Amino acid sequence: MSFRLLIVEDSPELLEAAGDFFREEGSGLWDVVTASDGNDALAKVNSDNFDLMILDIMLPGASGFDICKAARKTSDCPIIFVTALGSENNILKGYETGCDDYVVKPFSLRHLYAKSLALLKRAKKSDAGDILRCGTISLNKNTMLVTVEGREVAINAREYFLLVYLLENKGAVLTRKAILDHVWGDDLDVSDRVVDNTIRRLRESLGSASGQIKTAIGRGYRITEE
Amino acid sequence: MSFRLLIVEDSPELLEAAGDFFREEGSGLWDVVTASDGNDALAKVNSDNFDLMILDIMLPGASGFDICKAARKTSDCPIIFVTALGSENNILKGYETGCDDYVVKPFSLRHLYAKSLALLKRAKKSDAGDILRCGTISLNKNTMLVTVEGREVAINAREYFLLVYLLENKGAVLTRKAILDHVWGDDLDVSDRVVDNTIRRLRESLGSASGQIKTAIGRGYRITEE
DNA sequence: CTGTCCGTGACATATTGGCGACATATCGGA
DNA sequence: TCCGATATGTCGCCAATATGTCACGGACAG
Repeated sequence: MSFRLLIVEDSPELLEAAGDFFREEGSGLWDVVTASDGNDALAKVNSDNFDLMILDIMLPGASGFDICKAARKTSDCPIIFVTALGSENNILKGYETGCDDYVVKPFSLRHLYAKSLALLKRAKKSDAGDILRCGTISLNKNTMLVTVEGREVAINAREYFLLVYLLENKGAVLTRKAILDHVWGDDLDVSDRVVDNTIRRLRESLGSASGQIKTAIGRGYRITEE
Repeated sequence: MSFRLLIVEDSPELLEAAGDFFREEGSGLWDVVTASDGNDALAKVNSDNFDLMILDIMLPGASGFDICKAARKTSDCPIIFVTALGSENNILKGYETGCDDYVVKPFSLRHLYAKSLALLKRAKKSDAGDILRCGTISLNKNTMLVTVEGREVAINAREYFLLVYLLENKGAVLTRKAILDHVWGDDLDVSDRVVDNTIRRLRESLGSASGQIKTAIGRGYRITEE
C-alpha cells in the first residue's frame, strides 16, 4: 500500500509533470490522483481519503481554499497550497482555512517533493493522532485534557469518551446505537435518551464550541468545524 | 469475525506482551500469530494470509524490510514497522518497500493498538462500496453525508434513506410500493402520495441535481446519471 | 457523610412528514 | 387534434414524532 496524494492544478503541463515526478521519484510510494478543476477536486475530496494534498489556489470552479475547507470537514491530512508569485498575501487566508505549508510559483518539483515528504513524516510520526482537533476544540489523548479556544475546560469521563468518538469520526453522522456501542460498551442495555443527555452535558461543558455538535434528526449526531 | 495479525519481534518479552495485549484488548477481535526471527516470519508470510502485520526491522535472519517485500508480492494488507529510537531515517526505506506506518521504540502498546485499529479500519473501508455515486451526487454511507457537485447538502433522514435506496438501484425504476416497503417499512400503511412528497422534498434538497430523479409515469421513480 | 456522576422519566419544544386539496402533466381514444 | 380520465407535482397545515431540558435519586468515591 502506498500513500494517496491528490494534486489539483489547472495547468495541464504542470499537473502532469508533478504527477510524474512523484510517481517516479517515490517509485511506488505515492498513489497519485489528479484533478484540473475545483469541482472535480471537490468531488474527489468528498468521496476518497488522501494522505496528502497539493492544491493550486486559483482554479476554475471551486478555489483551493474551498477544497481545503471541504477536506477539513472530515480529514486532518497535510495540505500544501500552491500560489502565484506576488499573491503571497493569500497565504494567510490559507493558514486560516487549515493548510500546513505552501510553495510559490515558480517552484522546483524537488522542493515541493521535499516539503511533501517532511509533512508526511510529521503526520505519521508516532505521536501524531494523539491530538484531535476540530474547530476551536482540541483534545489530547495522552493527557486527556480538552481545550476550547485554547482554554482548558472541565469535562467528565463519559463526556470525554463521547467527545473522543465524535472527534475520531469528524464530520460523520454517528447513530445513537453506534455511540452506545463505542462509548458505553456493546453489552449494556440503556435508553437512547442517555445519549441525548450526555450530548447535552457535553455541549454545556464545551461552552462556546457547543454549536459544533450538530444533531442529524432521525440519524444521530456529528461534530463539525463550525 | 476475527482478524489475522502477525507480530514479528526478536525480544521475547516484548513479543509476548504485545501478543497478550492484542488478544485481551480486542477480546477475540485478533487472531495473533507471532514469530521471533526473520526466516520463521518469511515462512509464515508465504504460507498464510494476514489482515495486518507488525514487523520489527532489526531481526535475526531476514530483516523487516525483506519480510515486507515478500508480503507485498501477494498481499496489500497494512504493515506497521517497529524501529529503534534514532534510526527513524530507515523509515523512508520502509515506506518505499510498502509499509503503511511505523512506531519508534520505546512505544506504548496502547498506542500501537490504536494505530493498528486505524489502519485496519482504513483498509477495510477503502474496499467496501460505501460510496454511492450517480452523476454529480455522491453519498457516503459511513458518514451519512451527501454532496452535489462536491458540496455538502443538508438532507433529512427520510430523504436520506430514500436516496440510498434509489442509488443502490441506480437506473432501475422503483415502484411506489417497493419504495414504501424499503424506506418506510412494510408494516406501515400510508398513502402513495407521501412518496411523491418525499421525492419532491428530496429534489429540493438536491438542488442542481434534482433532475437526476426521473419520474416513470405509471411505474415509479428512478435515478439516472443525468 | 458529602459531593459528583449519570441513568431515568416527565415534560417542553422543534422538526418532520403525512394528508387533503388543487394545479398541472401525460396518455389513450375518438 | 382535442378531450376526458388518470397520474403526478406542489402547497400549507398540523399531528405525530424526535429531540432538548430538567429534576430526581441511586451509586460510588473520597
